[in-house]
Amino acid sequence: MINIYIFTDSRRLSTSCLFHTMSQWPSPGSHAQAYANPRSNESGDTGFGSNPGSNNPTQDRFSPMSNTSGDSSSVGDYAMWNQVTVPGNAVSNSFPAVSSAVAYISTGHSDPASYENFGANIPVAHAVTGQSNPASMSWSPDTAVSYTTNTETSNPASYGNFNLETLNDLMATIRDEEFASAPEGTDTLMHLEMPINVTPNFLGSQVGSNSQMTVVMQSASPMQPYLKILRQPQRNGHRFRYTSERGSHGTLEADRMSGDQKKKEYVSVKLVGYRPRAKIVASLVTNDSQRESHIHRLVPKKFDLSANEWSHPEIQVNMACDMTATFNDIAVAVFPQKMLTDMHIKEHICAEKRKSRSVSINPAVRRKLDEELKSKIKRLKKFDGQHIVVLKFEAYSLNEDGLTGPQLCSPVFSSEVINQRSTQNGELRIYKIGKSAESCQGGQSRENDTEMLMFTSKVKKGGKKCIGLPVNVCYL
DNA sequence: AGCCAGTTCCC
DNA sequence: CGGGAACTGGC
Repeated sequence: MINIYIFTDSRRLSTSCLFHTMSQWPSPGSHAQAYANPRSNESGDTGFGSNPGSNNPTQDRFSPMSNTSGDSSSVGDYAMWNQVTVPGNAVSNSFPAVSSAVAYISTGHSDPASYENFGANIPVAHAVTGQSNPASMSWSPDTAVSYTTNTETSNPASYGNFNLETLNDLMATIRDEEFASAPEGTDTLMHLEMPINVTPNFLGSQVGSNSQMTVVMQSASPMQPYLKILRQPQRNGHRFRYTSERGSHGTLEADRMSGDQKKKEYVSVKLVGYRPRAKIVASLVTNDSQRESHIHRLVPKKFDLSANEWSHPEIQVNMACDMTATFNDIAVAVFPQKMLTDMHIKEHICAEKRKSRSVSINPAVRRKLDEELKSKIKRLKKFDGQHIVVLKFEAYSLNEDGLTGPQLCSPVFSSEVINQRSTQNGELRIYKIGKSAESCQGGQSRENDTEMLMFTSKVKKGGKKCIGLPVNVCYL
């Protein structure tokens, strides 16, 4: 049995995992509240200043196990939902063995995992220590530390126990079982409000960055669906093709994860925490923080311009494919700039029609749209955005009649994809190389084909920084 | 005139 | 498919 208490970015506490540890679901209005917030007690004391595990009551501490009586029974089987201690560490005291999952730990001092009463095989969703590193403990492989920070001595990622995947898998298992057994009307129980008076304090003072916390908790929250990119697109290697280049010129592939470099892999995205069916839509956005729609388009191999109708590639997912969309037929298409204005106008019309507004494209509107486009391209050129795209994935529910429902979660963005033709960002590629060694005196051993030459392409050119090398260079 | 990025062509 | 090369208009 595993108790996991989840703290989400919206300051809501999910009790669903806790319910899982009970043999049956509690009826609405039962003990959910007491379990949901182990820090709360009847007097409304948030727990600051008292700590049942502490030998020194004068220390300013905050412990999830605290309540007015010092009784820890209300937190279940000693699961730690949250521990924040400033100078000390609740686990270091004579607290009974901690045997359940820990969703969040923050200490300004020692590392909870270094104490014996912090049992083995405890998944830790989040740990912040000012000193040693929980992930450095020799836990068994099925223990997961999903996130640690502020460890001044070492890097959590260097340890095998630092493993977000393991934790996510664990959560997924629990979640799936929950979905199967959840009775009607339990939704409200899963989103109990956190006590607002304590949350901002420890977020601000104990955690270095709110945003880091948010990311972790979003991905760990069992009830909120989210999109997870399983295969990222290849950063280099895809050449953006002009729409005028008829025929097929290959698709955007994904980084090889299987180790077999010859086997093609494709970009794939999984919708986690939702079933039974949905649709995942892919589009291109800029690589700056604005993530606005790109001037390039994602198109299928057999893309026909004359169709005049253009839409984002989308894939329907269901349980048979594990809610995973594999985009094996997409390529980045470049529209000549003189066509862009027309496209922009066309899309403007479509968007207005969707809002059921009347559309009138008079010269003034046309000029305005044109200006928009010009400034967009100008902005793109500042960071070579024409040669870099980012994939955006969105998930929508799908009714049984095939109609598209509301968006299910916030979109996710892929890593950057760089146009293979980009002179600014393209990889320096060696495409021809001679012998690896040769006499520096030359001549003596020289036979046919023994020059030591490397011919490359994609050397950065242009501007004053150009060192005068031609496109094909010889490095010796 | 020469260069370059954008564009088109073609093997 | 995957790649080189040629054309083009602006600077």
